[in-house]
Order: sequence, then C-alpha cells, then structure tokens
Amino acid sequence: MPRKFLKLPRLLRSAHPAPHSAPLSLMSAERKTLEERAQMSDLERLRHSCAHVMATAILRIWPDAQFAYGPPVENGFYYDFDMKHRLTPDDFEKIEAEMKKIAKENQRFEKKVISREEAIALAKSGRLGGLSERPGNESRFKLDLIEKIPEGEEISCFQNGDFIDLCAGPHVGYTSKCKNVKITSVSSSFYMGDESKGQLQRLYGTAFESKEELEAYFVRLEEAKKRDHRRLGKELKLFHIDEDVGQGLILWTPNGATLRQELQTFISEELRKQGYSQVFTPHIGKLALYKTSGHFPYYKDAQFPAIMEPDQLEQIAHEGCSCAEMTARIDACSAQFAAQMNERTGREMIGKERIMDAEKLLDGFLLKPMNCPHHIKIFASQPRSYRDLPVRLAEFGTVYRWEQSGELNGMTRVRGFTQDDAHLFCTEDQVAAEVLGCLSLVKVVLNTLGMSDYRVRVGLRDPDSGKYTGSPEQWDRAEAACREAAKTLGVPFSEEPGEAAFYGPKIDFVIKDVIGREWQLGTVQVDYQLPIRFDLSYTGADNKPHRPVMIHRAPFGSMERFTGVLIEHFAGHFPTWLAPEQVRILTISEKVDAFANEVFEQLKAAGLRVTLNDDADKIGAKIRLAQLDKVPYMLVLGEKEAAAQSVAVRHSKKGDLGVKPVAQFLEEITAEVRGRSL
RNA sequence: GCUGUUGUAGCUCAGUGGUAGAGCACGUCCUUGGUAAGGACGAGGUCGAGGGUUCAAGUCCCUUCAACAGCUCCA
Repeated sequence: MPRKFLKLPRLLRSAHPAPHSAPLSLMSAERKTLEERAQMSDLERLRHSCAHVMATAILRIWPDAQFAYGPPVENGFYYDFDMKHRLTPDDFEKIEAEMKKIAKENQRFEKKVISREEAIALAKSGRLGGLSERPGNESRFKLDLIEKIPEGEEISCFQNGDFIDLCAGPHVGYTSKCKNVKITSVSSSFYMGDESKGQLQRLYGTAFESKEELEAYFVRLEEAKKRDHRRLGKELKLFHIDEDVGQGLILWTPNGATLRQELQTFISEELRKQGYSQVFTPHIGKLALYKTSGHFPYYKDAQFPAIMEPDQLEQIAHEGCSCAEMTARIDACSAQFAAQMNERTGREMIGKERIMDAEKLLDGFLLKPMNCPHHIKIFASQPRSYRDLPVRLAEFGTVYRWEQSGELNGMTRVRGFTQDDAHLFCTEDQVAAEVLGCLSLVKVVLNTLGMSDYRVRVGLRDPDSGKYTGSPEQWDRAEAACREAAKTLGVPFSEEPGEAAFYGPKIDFVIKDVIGREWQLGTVQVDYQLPIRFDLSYTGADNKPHRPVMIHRAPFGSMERFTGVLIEHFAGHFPTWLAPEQVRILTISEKVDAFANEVFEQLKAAGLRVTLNDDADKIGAKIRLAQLDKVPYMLVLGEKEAAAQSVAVRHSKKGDLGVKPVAQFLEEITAEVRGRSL
C-alpha cells in the first residue's frame, strides 16, 4: 500500500534513541557541502581515515569488494560495501590484523583533484574503492556517487598505498595514526537508506587518538550495559516479557507495578492541580471511528488487524469472500460518509476508489492505536459552551500498535503501551495559556525526577508548503504560543521549520540519559484537524457555534518507555518514593526478632514498603543482598538498638548514617517520601 | 520486515558426535555472627520448538519461534 503522507497526531511514538549511525543528512537528503565536510573534528577525521584503512584491509583479503560509503559516526565509523563473502564476527580479527599492518606501513593519505571524466573512467575500471583495476567489476556505487556530485563541485580522491577512493576528505596525514582501532560489529544496511536498492554489508568500528581512550570507551560501554533497563528490569524484577504472551507486550511484575503506580499517582496529583478531569475508555473502538479520525486505513500497517463481528465473519465466509476483497470492503466507506468528510475538511480526504455500496461495507473493531477519538467522543457527548472551556480530559490510556518485530526493544519500543495521555479542548484564545500549562506540567515531572538534561524541539510549519490545514493567522498565533511557552522553560530549545505536523505545531521533549543517549518522550501538539473531522463545536458568547482547538499532550510519553528510561536514568537506584522496596530490616541475630517485628509493623503501618530479613545469614551477607537489590534504606538491628528502641540506618548510596530512634527515622523517611525527594 | 549473532537449571555461562556441568539463587540442617558472600547436604534440565543426517545429536543440516546488534520503519 502506498504510504499516504497524511500525518495524524503522532503522539508519543516518535521517541527513539538517537541513532548511532550517520546522520541522514550525510546519506541523502541534505548533501554535505565541501565546506561543511572540511569542518570535521580531529577525531572524525581520524575515524574517517580508519574507514579507508578498513576498506584497504578488506580488499587485501577479499579483492572483489565494492565500497559505497564510509563516514565517521558518533561513536566510530563504518563502511558500507558489497562482496561475495559474508562477514561474521569471526572475520574481525583477521581484518583488524590487516589494518594494524597497514597502520605500521605508515602510508601517506594523498589527495588528488580529478575531473569528472577521470573519476568516471577510474570507477568504470573498478579502480575507485579498489587496490588495482578490476576489469568486469566496475565501482558501481562510486559511479552513482559521482553522478550525485553537483556540477562545479570539486571532485577528489584520496590514495593510501594502493587504495584509491573517491573522497572529499579530509584525512589524517598517515595511516600510522589509525592504530588504536577496533572493529565492533557487522550488520546490513540499504544503499542510500533505500530498501529497493539492495542490501549492503556494513562493518562498524571505532577509533581513538590513544590506546587509553580506546580502552576507556569499552569500559564506558560496559558501564552502559550494566544500567541497561532490560538487564536491570530482570535483576530487580521490574517487568517480564513472555514469549507465550507475545513480543513487545510488557508484563509489569509487582516491583515494576509499584513503581508505575507511584508515577501515576504523582502525575494524577499534578493533573488535579491543573484542572484536568480523569476519564476511562475501552481498549477498542469501531472502525468507523478511526475512518473519521483518519487513522484507518492510512496507518493500517502499523495497527493490529481489525476485529470482525462474528456474524459478519460468518457471512463473508459463506459468500466465499477472498482476503483481498474482504480487505477492500473493510477499508471502504459509504458515499455519504465520504461526501461528509470531504466537505468538512474542504479537500478530498476520501477518494472515489474507497467508496462502496453501503450493503457491501464491513465494520469491525480496532484495538485502539491512540486515545484521541475516544476523548473526542467524550467531549462531543454533551453540548459545550465557551464557559465550559477548556475541557481537559486525561487518561492513562493503553494503546496497541503493530511495530515491526525488529524494532521492538525492551520497554522502550513495545506493541502495547499506556500513555499518560490527555486532550485539551479550548478556544483559539486559550491555546497559548494551555500550551504553557502543558509545558509547566512536563517541567514539574522532569524536575521531580531529576532529569535536567533535556532539550526542547519546537516543530514549526514549512513556510513554503501548502500542506497545512488551518489559516495562516491561526498558525502564526499557535506557533508564537509554542515558541513563547518553550522560552519560559529556561532550557535549550530549537525551532525546526517543517517539523510541524500538518495539523498544527508541536513541542517535543528530548531527554538525555546519564550515558548521553537521547530519547524523545513527552510531547505537546496543537491540532486544528481532528476537531474539523469530528465536526466539534461549542457555543460562543455570540450564541453561535465555534470550532474548538485540540491539544494533545503526554509528559511521560508512555509509562513503558518512560519507566525504561527512568530505570537507566537512576541505574536502578530509585529515589525512596519510587523504590519498590523502601526499607529492609536486617537482624543481626535471632535475639532481636521480636524488636525487629515491632519496627516492621510500625513502618508498615506508616505506609512504607518495608520487608524484614530475619534469615540465619550473617549481617554482612544481608547487607550485600539488600545492596544488590538496591533497597534505599537498610535498618541494622542488634541488641544495642533493641535496648535503645533505635535503628542503625544504612543508605544504599550514602552508606552508614548512624543510629537514631525509630520515631526519628520514621519521621525523616516519611518526609522524604512525601516530598518526593531525589 | 531485512542482514548477522545468540538460544543449555530461576540467573550468568562452560560443554567441538559417545552417560548433561559450574557459580550464584532456591530448600533443609548446623552456625547467632555488628555494615558487601559462615558451613554442610539437597533439589532442580525432554539443551527454544519441529524435522532431517548418523549406530549415536546439546553438538552437523533444514525449517520455525524468540532475544540481541544494525538497517528500514515509527500516528
């Protein structure tokens, strides 16, 4: 099915880790100018040279390899190429050894400016990206790259030893610089990122100026692995994904559920303060609902297939309906519906090809891919006056999306997830204040969790495009509102023209985790489109119907992704208010069991999540276990404490905090939890 | 979805065609010890699933499922 460019509320899904690979701008859309390339940092220059050395090494072993593109990337470099031999990690050692040899040979990187004709001739002979001429094996990717070089731009190649490559540079002087290098992984890629252009092998490596930096990089990687939410989720028993339940479907185990519940309680409190109303909606809705919203069938590929009514299913089976026919009948609309929608939106939203006789139409249900339509129906369920606005409907709404299997990742990319969603319906004049309110909510959330390292992207319309709905005046106001709101946050923000959805501008929060990876989580989006499609209205002061503006927002994005990011953010050491187990009482000997039980009951009665370890282990072992479970507070109880009605407090990160009366500890920890201290 | 890698006890992993292993966790018992591992014994596995080759398969081959890395995608 051709992908329609119709963009709909893109709530919370665009979030993904910043790509480790080359920025797309290097690949296709925005070709880097020579000037921009010349600004490569020293490290990037080194890594780019390493890519050439790697290509040289590969050619020495497999002379048939045809190279495409080999840039430096955030954590290293790669080279894309095609050859008969399929690389596996077993080949790395051999290639690395050859690379080290080339570094020792200390070849000079020499630049030669050549004419387009010379470049083409070299490519045709297979010389470009090769160690020698290769008759019958022309440098086909290089030919294509030459074609893409604009007329008038300098064409150059770089030579080190026998290897000549089409390359604008820059490079280091000699290959001896390229000795602190390591091949990290092999994978596949598409030429120019285009699936139709065939698959290439992509070999990744990394390189540093010094051996120490190279080693430190791998130590850092190890550290990152230790705080991987998938690993910690298992160790701390936060969640489970079960093959029999299905890919990308999170089972929140008790510890994780506690964490989530605390987060939801927190956000619910903030919502109440801001005048939101809590609603509940079911997990499915009729197909017609999503035909109205426009999410079906346009995003059909990303949804679970429709659920058909039993009697309809029986009937079409009886009719011997083919699968293709059934699909067409599910996708289709009545002429009346199409006319209505096209009139409302003022454009051909539903083409003739989708219109079908009413008796042939099939209806069914969809697992909801987003919550907006349900909330819209709540808004529309009663007459609204301008005095009622803004209406703010909030729900922890679970949605389902059919993500491709290769895209699933722990909690951060899943097929069923719960958004901390809300939809605001307001007047045009209220947009600015409401956007501001949404942002301050996001800010409260992030501050409370100590996530201070974030930036904000303001997606504005592309002034040269006519694809947007709504009047230019509306847009100017909405964009100004977003811009102003973003300014008040006091964090870096970038304006990105052309990044708006077609239905309105948006603000995305991109959060940096402790190891520097970026994740897009919360978002606030202004929407002029859905109110039109659903023909929403309210009565104004002039006693006439007016169209409300909708705002979609979700500060966490989804509970799943946010929890995943949070696990990594805290490396499993949650602040006390979030910790699944807040206090663990550790007894030194059986002699204090009675006292320990007393303390346990007291803390439990105070609402703390406390456990008692009265096993026969020695205190050292008990402390070790509690540390591994990352329990914030350990209370060590021996005969001294029992006699003084006190507890010896040990904090998992701060260590021994000394002995204090039970009442004092209780008071302190309660205040800490209540204040959601970090 | 594509390419590659991996799949053995609850967890981390060893096991190169010939009787399934270790550490931790778990259970029982002994030990009552003061801030990151006391000791003994025990239980636990149709080696992801299905098929094939072989006298013999955890090990070789095919199919399939899942995870991981990357690509592509992401309302």
